[in-house]
Amino acid sequence: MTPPPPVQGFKKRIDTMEELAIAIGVSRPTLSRYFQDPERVSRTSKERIKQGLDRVEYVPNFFATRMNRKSTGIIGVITPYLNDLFFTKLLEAIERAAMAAGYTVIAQCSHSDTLIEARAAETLMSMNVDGALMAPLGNQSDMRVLERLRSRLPFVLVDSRPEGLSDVDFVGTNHVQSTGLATEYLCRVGPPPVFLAMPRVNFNAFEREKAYIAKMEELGHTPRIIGTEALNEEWFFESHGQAVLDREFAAGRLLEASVLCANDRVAIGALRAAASHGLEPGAKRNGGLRIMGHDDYPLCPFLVPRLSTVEQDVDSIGPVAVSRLVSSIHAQKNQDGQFVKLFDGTLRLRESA
Amino acid sequence: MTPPPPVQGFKKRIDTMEELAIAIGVSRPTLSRYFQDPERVSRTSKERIKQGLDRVEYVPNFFATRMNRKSTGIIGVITPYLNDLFFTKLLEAIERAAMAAGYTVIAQCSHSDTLIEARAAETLMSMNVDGALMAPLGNQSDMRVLERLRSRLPFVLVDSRPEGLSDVDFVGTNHVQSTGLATEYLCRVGPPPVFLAMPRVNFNAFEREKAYIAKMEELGHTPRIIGTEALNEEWFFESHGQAVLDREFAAGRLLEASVLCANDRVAIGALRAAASHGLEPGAKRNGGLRIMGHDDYPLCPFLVPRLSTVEQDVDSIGPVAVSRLVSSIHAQKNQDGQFVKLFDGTLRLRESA
DNA sequence: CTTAAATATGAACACGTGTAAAAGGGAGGA
DNA sequence: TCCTCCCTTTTACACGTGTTCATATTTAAG
Repeated sequence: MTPPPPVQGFKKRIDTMEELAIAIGVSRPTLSRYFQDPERVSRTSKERIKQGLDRVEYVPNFFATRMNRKSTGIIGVITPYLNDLFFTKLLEAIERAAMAAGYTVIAQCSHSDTLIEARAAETLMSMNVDGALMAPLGNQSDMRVLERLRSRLPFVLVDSRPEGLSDVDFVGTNHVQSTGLATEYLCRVGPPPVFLAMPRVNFNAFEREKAYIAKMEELGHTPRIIGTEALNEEWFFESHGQAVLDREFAAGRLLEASVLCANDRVAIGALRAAASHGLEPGAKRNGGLRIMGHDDYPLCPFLVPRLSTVEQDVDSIGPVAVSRLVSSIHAQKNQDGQFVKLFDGTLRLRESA
Repeated sequence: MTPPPPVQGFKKRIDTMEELAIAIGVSRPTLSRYFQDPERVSRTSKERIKQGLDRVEYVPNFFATRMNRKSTGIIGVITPYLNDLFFTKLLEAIERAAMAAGYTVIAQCSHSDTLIEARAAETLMSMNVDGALMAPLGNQSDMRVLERLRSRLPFVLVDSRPEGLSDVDFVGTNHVQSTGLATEYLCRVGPPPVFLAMPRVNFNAFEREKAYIAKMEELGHTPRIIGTEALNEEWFFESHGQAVLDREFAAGRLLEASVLCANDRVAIGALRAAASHGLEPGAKRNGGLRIMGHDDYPLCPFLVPRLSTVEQDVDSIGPVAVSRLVSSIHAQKNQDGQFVKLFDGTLRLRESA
């Protein structure tokens, strides 16, 4: 009938450094130094503390430690959306780089909501993070929020760069180059492509459209963009791509066209629409339909047909953004000028185009 | 030549409540109460503070506030992996539910590394989170870490439940039911399925295998599992599924089989392998090959062919886990018994089976 | 207008740890 | 043995805000 004694390990639980100091027999400041860097105490103390910690359950209070340090050792990251493998790859690259640089990462997600984005920024500022990385929601972002972050702490924008914001560091993809590359390739191997736009959730949507138009005109072709009407501005990219092309194919249009999609998720919807109409993008024997994406979404090599696309160099964007942020942190002065790094895209040719 | 004056808003920046109290003309404790709940000060003070805050830039220090409250208002979440839409959906559901309940979420990712998982747990404990939610890495997780979390704070496991851990709350899917449902369906409409295993990254892998075997035997069929040899225990599910079926098809095997995949990402690789061999899963006109997944990955309706699967009720799992955690938090006493909630899966029949 | 009750405020202390300056201790040289 | 120097430890204060309780203020009742 008696409940069994709580198992909770055999170690005595200790809640403060003070108690720990008594239990081990060294002074509290010595412990404080030990936890920041074990080499900062004498060898004898180090051994003594190490052995003491083995017999006791203690974790330093995160808040108390960070409150008094000159530097919190935290990097804040704000991401617009979680259910998108592009952003998860970016976030993973960032977290790995930040961890390697010795920082703790606090990641917040905007869930495609401006208010949540603003609240996340507020949280990061209240935590006195050493610096912040942000992939903004886009034109809907509250620019005053970005402005406050920029003026308050080392701040680097990633992936998408709202206009009307001056002097903000940015690391992302050179969309003029990457989209141009895809456009040029499609023009070379078939009819000049139409551009299947993505919902205007951020500025990359516009940049890629403009880059497509510019390249088309440079090559002497007439640009044509579809999928811009009645855009819901939501992140349902696949169904957007599917719906637009479904309509076209049903009307007998674009059956042998080249279609450059604004990103891979739109292209996945496009592939689906093609299949529904018995079309096989990229297959020579079956008309000239070609579908191409942008980003190199991790699933591209497994799609049917395998999706040709332009790879964004996420594995560079993340680490470079972190490295710039870290150097901004170390330079306590206002950093020199504005830092902008744009990575080229790489053609990934598979089956679909 | 003179650089323009820093724009940084026109508001004076204030760093402590003390300064703010002087600037506004109320006492600091009054401000403290105001920030916790504006209704806790008189209407006159409220107005005064509100107007004062408009003319000044101030954010309360996160660490100082949380350090002294009896409750930090933080829920910690540990996720095993980011580049998987199942977990991002789960995380999003959790974050939304936690936000709605008034909690701040600190999400940490294990990046499929036991050490990182342990460090994340340490971080959460050091932050004195009110409670923690965890989708563990699996059998590789350090059980002592889970045990410590359980004994230290309200703790609910999600998605996958390591064995050998007693009395831990758990919210997830009833894999006996969900996998059984798929197995039964496949048996009903075609030849009894083989089971294409997933890398043993967590206990769900085993649970689904066992559930498949049980259902097959119940129906009087001989179970057969493929894809278990030389499993790399990594999260490259698609290429795993593709490689296994590629090998089978190349040897002329399983060309007209029913294949139940341990999850949708494995199934995506399986679909790819089928396409490479000219097979069209689910298409009546083209033999009897059927491929089915598990989870209802968001891309299923857009695949070619559309992937039939069993949906996990992520939109319930997340919120219910949060709700249990919150009630555990409010019951300062050791909660009654162990809480286990398993949600049934739902058949999502599309084209592939 | 007076008085009691209700409410808002402020002074003082608390939280758990970082850190600068003062005190301590041990080794090496005379 | 004594002194100096250097390194370690300790004392004391700081950080920014929560919280208690005595006091000041407002409100309601008579």
